[in-house]
Amino acid sequence: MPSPHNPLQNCLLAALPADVFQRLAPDLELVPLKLGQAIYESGGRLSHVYFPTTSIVSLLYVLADGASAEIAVVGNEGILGISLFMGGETTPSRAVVQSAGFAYRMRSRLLKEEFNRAGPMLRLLLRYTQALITLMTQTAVCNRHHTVEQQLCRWLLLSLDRLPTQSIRMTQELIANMLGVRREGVTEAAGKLQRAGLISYARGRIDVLDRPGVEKAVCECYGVVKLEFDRLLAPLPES
Amino acid sequence: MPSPHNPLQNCLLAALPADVFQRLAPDLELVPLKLGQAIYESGGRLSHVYFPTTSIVSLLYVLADGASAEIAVVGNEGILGISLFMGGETTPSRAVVQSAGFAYRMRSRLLKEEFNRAGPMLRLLLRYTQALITLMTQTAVCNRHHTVEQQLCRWLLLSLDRLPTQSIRMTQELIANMLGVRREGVTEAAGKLQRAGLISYARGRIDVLDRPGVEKAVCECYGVVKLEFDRLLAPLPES
DNA sequence: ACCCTTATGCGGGGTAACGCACATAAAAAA
DNA sequence: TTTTTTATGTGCGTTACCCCGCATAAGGGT
Repeated sequence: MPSPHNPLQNCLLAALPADVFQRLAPDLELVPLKLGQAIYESGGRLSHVYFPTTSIVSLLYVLADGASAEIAVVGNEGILGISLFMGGETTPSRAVVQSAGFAYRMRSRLLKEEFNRAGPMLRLLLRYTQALITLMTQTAVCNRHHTVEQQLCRWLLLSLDRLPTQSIRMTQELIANMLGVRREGVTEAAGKLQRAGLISYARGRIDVLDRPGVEKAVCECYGVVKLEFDRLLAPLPES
Repeated sequence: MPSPHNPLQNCLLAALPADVFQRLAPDLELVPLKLGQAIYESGGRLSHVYFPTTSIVSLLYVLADGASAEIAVVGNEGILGISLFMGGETTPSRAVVQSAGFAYRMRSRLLKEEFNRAGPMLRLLLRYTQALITLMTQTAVCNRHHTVEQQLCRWLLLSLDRLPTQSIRMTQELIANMLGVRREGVTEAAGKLQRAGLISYARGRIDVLDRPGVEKAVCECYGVVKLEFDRLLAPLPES
């Protein structure tokens, strides 16, 4: 019986040409990611990069006073550790597991070597990075102009897109940390969505009952990001 | 008498090894950038990339309802058009001239060719892009957690860092557009700073009188960004 | 069964920022 | 000059969100 885990569950790894993938495959190591685990800390060096398959990881920025905000989210469509190949080695943000699951990791040195071949891996990672930039900037705009309810919808949809189920295991408290708002604000917004029949939740679990309904309640930010990911991570062009 | 304009006024161009710069120099074209001019529009293709020398350009995101927010600012430390080499060709944001001045522009194809040599230009541009990512994410966090006054200070300091003078030509109305707040909010914050003797302003002109004072009033976001730019754009390492 | 930790519900008071309307004053245009 | 446009000042009611405290209830562990 084959393992239910496969590196190709990660879109980036799956998008690599077969010869590149074969070169890297021996070094890919399956690791479980536990809820709340910090993959890397602000300013820390990266020994590995991670390709999530069934897990979701949030990039969080934590202010000096403890307040925080999610600046991006990475699931099976992406990679953790872009600062490695961008040249900076570190970033001023934390990466925290938002949904437990698995990821394949690879030693930083190997990824860097493959990146420096300036072949498909480089092009793929840069396109992904651009999609990530769109996600980050849209988060900035959303933080400025949209209500907690709209942001919650955006967050739910972004999470759902990275999960095989319609159910998210996450407390309102943690969601509040990510959105950078109060827990009560999330309670209120979630209550409203539940009364409208769009979601159903209880103690650390949220089920999206009516996804089209949530898509109607969300701000334009979600659509912009989704479109950009689809566009940029579509089958790799020649160039 | 030599022209007062020189491509090396742009930090990125200045950081290139002499041989690379010589290869590109013939294609660098000096262009004036007028206040309010759009260098590129959301989703538009880029025929050129721009290296500002004495101008400042804002990257703005405009929502469907007309509300807007600045997501980054580019001056003589940077380049406009990163989506070109990142592989996406377009971005969902606008680039608007915030402070009139000059820039050198280069045909996109040439930059791409140089980038694809996978040499110093690639490393330099990727490091710059990472610094830009830090600026964008810090903007997201700042939007969420800090007051208009703090954000105004951040904006003033970021602008000042990219100008040779202590004086900024810009109306409160336009600053409000950038920060994504009401004009009255900027009036109030600016009035407070003026009463405190930190700045002095009148009809489209702001003078920073006491920069250390403004640095005390700003949130941590400014320092984080500044540090990261200094770190990443320091003399190019070998790698 | 029991506790006890943890997740959610709820209310009251406070504040930053919004939207709007309008006053004033400086520049630009006539 | 006069007129018009543009930039800034100001007040007022409204709203979304914050901060704090506490009530309630659902799980998990023993």
